[in-house]
Amino acid sequence: MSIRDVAKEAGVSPATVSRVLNNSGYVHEDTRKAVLQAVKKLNYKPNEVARSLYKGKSKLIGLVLPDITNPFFPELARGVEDYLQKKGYRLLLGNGDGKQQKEIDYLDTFVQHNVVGIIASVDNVDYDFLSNMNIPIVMLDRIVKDLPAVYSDQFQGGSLAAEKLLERGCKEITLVRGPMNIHPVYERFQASLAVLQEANVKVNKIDSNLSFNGAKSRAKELFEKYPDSDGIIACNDIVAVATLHEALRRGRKVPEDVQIIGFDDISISELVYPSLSTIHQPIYQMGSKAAELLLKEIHNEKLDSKRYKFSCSFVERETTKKVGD
Amino acid sequence: MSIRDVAKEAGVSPATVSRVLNNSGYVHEDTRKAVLQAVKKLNYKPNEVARSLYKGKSKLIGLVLPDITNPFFPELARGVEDYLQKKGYRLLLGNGDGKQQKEIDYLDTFVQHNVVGIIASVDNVDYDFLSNMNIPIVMLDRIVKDLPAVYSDQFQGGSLAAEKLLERGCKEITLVRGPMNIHPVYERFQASLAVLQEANVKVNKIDSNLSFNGAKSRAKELFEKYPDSDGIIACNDIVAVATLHEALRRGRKVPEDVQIIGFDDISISELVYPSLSTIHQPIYQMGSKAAELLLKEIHNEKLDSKRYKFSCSFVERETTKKVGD
DNA sequence: TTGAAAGCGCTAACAA
DNA sequence: TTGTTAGCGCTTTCAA
Repeated sequence: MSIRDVAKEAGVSPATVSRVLNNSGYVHEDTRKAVLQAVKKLNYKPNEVARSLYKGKSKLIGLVLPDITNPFFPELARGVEDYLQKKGYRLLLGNGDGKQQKEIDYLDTFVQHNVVGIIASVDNVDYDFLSNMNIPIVMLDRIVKDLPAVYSDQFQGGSLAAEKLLERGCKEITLVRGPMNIHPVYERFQASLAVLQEANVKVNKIDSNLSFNGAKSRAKELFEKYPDSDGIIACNDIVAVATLHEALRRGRKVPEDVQIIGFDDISISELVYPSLSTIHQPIYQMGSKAAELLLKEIHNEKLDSKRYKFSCSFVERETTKKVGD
Repeated sequence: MSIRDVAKEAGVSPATVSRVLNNSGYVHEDTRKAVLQAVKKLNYKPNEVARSLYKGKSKLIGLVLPDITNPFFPELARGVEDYLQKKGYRLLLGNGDGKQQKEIDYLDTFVQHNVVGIIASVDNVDYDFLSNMNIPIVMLDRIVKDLPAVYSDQFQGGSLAAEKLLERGCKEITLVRGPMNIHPVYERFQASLAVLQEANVKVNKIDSNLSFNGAKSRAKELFEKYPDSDGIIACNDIVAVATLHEALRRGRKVPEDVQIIGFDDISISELVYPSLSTIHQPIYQMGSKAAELLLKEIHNEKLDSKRYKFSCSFVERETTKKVGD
């Protein structure tokens, strides 16, 4: 069923139907009514594909995320989606899995589908590729040169984590370091490290990936290699929870024997027992801000700035010792 | 840049380029090479929108989920996405939030975008609407009349939960019941209830929604109203974890004083302390099976059955007492 | 105020 | 083996 059927039903030309539907050009009130009635009667819904083809642009936005299965990203995606949905845009979603091939594949096919903009949280696509796509783009939780980006202040967050542990009397702090090619993970690590090196404490490092399972085995290793750690900064909440779990298994008291700080403040951290102290990022807001920025770009509105940086905050729960304040 | 540019570059007609790209009709080997070279040189990528318009179908699949923020669904979405991605399809995603208006909105706009099939996990759209869309559809984790559906055996799962608690000696069991309009939640509740009523135990019920925060307050209520519960069956893992958390806060020993069983086996349940015993659903496989079924439908392959039912299993962790076996 | 016609980029039928 | 043409459903000149 097409615009022609509606035109026929209303006794007008397709052009007129189009005008009514798009509120463009002059239409006599009576014709308008007739058209609307026909639309209703036939339950006509315009074909967005034809629209997209003619106009050269759609109501589609592409979103590439590392992995929707990692609890950080659904929250981010939701922020994006809610904003776009309200503005009448739909979301094309892909999981890049940190693999360049997949990331590029999605980026390319999104463009082939006439998406009108892209929000990308990718780790392996370079500036040249991204800017050669010639399409509005906003990096999310990632930074690539001077491309518009929305993110949280990892430097501040990383410093905060270290300061809080220092304030709480830790003397031997172990950093569980995530993959260094992931920009925010790298930054938060460096920031913590810098603060700790200024202080009079022992600092250990151990590597981990960001997944539940990976972190579990690294947590075991952590307690074997650095049994005297009295403070742990994990690269994210998942890793922190895995570490916490392992600490308890080994009979370490948290926070009495070991204090643990995570990163992100995903919803799990509140539900764990003892609940996890962590560096909060406004995840949902980041997503929705990215969507907002992207739509502004698309509509050629002025951006105050191409960057939007949220601050992090320390959420104290039960894996750190309260200090008087 | 269009197929005409490639044609020009290769010194042939657009039709020939199309033939090469689609491996259809006869093309001389030399021309084929010339075309491929031109494609490469210009880095040409066909416009999927134009294809979609001409063919009346796309490489797009629509997925409507209740809420990607609920940890059950990312896993499901990932199963769907991975399968589709491998087959060259892309995903249009929407969160229905259990609201009819949003669910319908997404369904409608997906069709307007020429999606070639839909996977739906919706609670408020009826059979007539769904079947009138005239598009291949697979219900996921939901059942609507005789529409193709992929789900886990909630009846079996619910029974299992009750049986396990009975085996482990519980005498007063409280069921935390989720929203009864969500089909699988309803079924698992009924199944547990049926088993318990056959047994010689006291049964309590308390209502909750499925969210982290909702469950927290209901957990408090649970322990006030039914302080003697020695067994709890929660409607899902999130609710179970919230309940567990609250039990520990109140100094109840788990599983010594209270045993708790969740539902779903989302990844969180393994990371909680003590880790959560739960009814496992093969979430990822459900997603990928739904995608498989949908593509079969789309390609008019015979379906052995329009329904695909997975079984559930009991995953025993630390919130139930081990029994000798 | 309305309609006819062209064209977005592609593919398929038909002709050459 | 290849090219010409029409048309998918829509919007937008342009003419009436």
